Amino acid sequence: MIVYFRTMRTKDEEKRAALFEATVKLVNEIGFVASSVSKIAKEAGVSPATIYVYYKNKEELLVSAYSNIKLDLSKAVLQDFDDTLPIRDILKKVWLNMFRYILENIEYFRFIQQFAHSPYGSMVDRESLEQHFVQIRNVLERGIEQKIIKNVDRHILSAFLYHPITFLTNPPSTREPFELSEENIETAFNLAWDAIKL
Amino acid sequence: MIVYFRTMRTKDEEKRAALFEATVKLVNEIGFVASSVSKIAKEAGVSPATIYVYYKNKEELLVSAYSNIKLDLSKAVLQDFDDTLPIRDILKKVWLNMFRYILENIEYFRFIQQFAHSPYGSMVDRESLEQHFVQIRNVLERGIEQKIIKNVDRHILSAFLYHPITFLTNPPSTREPFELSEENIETAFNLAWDAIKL
Amino acid sequence: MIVYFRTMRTKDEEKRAALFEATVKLVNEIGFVASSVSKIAKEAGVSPATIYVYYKNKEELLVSAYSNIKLDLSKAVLQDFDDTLPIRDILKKVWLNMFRYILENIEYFRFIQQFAHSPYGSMVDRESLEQHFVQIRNVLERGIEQKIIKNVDRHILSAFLYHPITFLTNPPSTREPFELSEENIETAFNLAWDAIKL
Amino acid sequence: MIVYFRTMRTKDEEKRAALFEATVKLVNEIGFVASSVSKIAKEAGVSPATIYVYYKNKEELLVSAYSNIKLDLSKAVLQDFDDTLPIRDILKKVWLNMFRYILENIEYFRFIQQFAHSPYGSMVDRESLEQHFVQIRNVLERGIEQKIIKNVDRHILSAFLYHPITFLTNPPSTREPFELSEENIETAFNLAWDAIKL
DNA sequence: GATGAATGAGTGTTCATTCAT
DNA sequence: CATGAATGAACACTCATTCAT
Repeated sequence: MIVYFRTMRTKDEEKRAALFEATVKLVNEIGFVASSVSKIAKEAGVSPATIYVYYKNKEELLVSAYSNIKLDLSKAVLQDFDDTLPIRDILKKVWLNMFRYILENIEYFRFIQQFAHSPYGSMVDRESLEQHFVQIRNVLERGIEQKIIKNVDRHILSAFLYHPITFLTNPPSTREPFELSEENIETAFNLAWDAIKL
Repeated sequence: MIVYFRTMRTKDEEKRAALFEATVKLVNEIGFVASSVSKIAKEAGVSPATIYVYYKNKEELLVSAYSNIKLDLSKAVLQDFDDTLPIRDILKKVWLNMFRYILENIEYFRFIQQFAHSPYGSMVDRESLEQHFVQIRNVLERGIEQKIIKNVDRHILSAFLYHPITFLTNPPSTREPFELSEENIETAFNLAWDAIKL
Repeated sequence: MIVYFRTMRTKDEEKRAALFEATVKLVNEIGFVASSVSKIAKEAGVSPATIYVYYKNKEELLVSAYSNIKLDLSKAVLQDFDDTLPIRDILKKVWLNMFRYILENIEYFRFIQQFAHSPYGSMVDRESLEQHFVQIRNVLERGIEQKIIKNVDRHILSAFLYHPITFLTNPPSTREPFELSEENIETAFNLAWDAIKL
Repeated sequence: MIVYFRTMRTKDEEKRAALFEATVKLVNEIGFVASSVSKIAKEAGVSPATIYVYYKNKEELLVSAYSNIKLDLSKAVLQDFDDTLPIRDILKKVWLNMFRYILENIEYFRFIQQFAHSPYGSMVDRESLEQHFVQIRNVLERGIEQKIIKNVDRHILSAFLYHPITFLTNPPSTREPFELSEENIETAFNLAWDAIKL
């Protein structure tokens, strides 16, 4: 009985995984708009109708892919999170974790970037996703209390602490491309820290 | 003869302008994906076929709108540009110009933001557009030579000097919205300057 | 052995009944066209595939439901049928039986009405069903012989004796709705009788 | 200029007419449910997309066909309507007009019959269509006042005066088919009159 | 130059039915 | 017997673009 059950589930999860990977791959290759249900199905090696066995509709397929990656990212970013370290060290750890994840999962990262700017971007429950990052927010608050970090609007802090990352990992293609070397990543963090520190 | 010719050209340009405004308006109202050729035509008060008199195809219509705004933006940003001022003052002037333009032309700005993340985003000739900002780049180079600005990869400087703007003008909708007050804009520049200054 | 067999049959018949009720309910709620196999299965609490254990295909499921109700209706209509009464009394009894059945089983009646106008309407074996009403036909024949009822084409008699019922139980929704009161039903029979009597 | 205009209009109306005829024909041949947009388009010799040049959606195409026929029918029914004749003669004229129209336009009539029982049946503005028959309703009211016609619920009168027609023109296919002869039609009217007269 | 009409190619989605278990 | 998974075929509809005028 259990064997039978497992067989079913395995097959199930294999298709789910195939659909997830196909979705990410296609969005990276041809963009969000061109990634139609039938193309995703073909990429995953299933019939378009099969997608509707696993997801209620296209939106659910895409949002589910987004949520999966976001959760994965949040876990990676908080890896080895140690509340007792100095604030600068905590933020640097988070910063490096983030870059490592992006470098190792550039397709996933490109996907969530594209997702955020797609028509589906506004359909995700932001509140529930951002809760994973509440610990980082607390570190910033502590830094402000301890007069280590500038006491300015939190959006402004975000703009200099996190947002540059999305630019540096997706720079406009110019003649001289940007190299995501260890050194550059460290340097960039120094600028971020200089921006927010008191 | 000339008068007749001019009348024609005027009519011409009126339609071009109508199409430009219709494009921007629609993209802002219903998004890039939903902005079809026929909807833009209807909004501009012309036939869909007329669009193909003025533009080779949809791509050209959208890219042209993007280029127009980019040019407009670059002019606004370089207003009162004075090479003789201290470097910090020059950059602050540019920064404030940028924010003022965005606040006064939020529709145009939203359009180029959406455009950059659309399938057409990669189809624009970046090189020719970025040339408008060559003066600013020169200021940065001078600052580096004078040991005023950190000598790091130029992409990193951009990431902290300009990119935070796009985040601050389009922050993810959270419970506490961000106010683009004069004070916040000045504060944000301070962070940008702290990031890049030596 | 017999007990075991009966248990199986019982379970069998429970599912058949569940499918029958689900079919009628759905058709009444969402209409014939929207009543898909999978929706009927869900309503009955079984898998879509199970339906094909009991019925060859969708058509058989629907035709079977139709036949069931038709049989039920014919029994109700012939209740207390007494050949010895005067012809008018016999027909009135049938008329009242019919209305009572409809009032008490409006869902069943609506189903056969919808069925008759569906693509499946022409797929039923009329001959075998109409045989239940042969006794009534005989009464009419007798009435004609006895010069009590007009000797006209039998379709014409039906048109005035039975068909008005389907109209009165499903009148087009107008401002003033029709009330199926005892009085109205009796009155309507008077008109029917006046139409066919010599 | 006028010639050009007319050429456009002619072509236009030819396609509209082709779509109307194709719709009626298909619904009569394969039924309402099976009459898909693409099949109607093929029957009319146009692309499915062309239908959407003339009608907002499928519903509009079908409702428009229904309304057209209903209007046509109402005109035919009221032909030579003469208020000064005896009430019986007026109603008989209407009755005969109706049958003649049905006989000559059996496809149109079948279409509106099917339409009424389709999912689109409830989407038409009944009130505005029934207004064509207000004159007939007035005749009935006059007959009641003059003690010529039974003073019963108006739905009951309709059930015996008009509804038998739909049965007689669409009798269930039995061994002995019903012949819509002049004689039968006159006979049927006699029954209708006997039903409603005082 | 300007346009309404027309369309092939595509969209997301549901369907009745079959298959493997 | 019972079923969840799977699918080819169809659905209504929209699109960017071309054509005849």
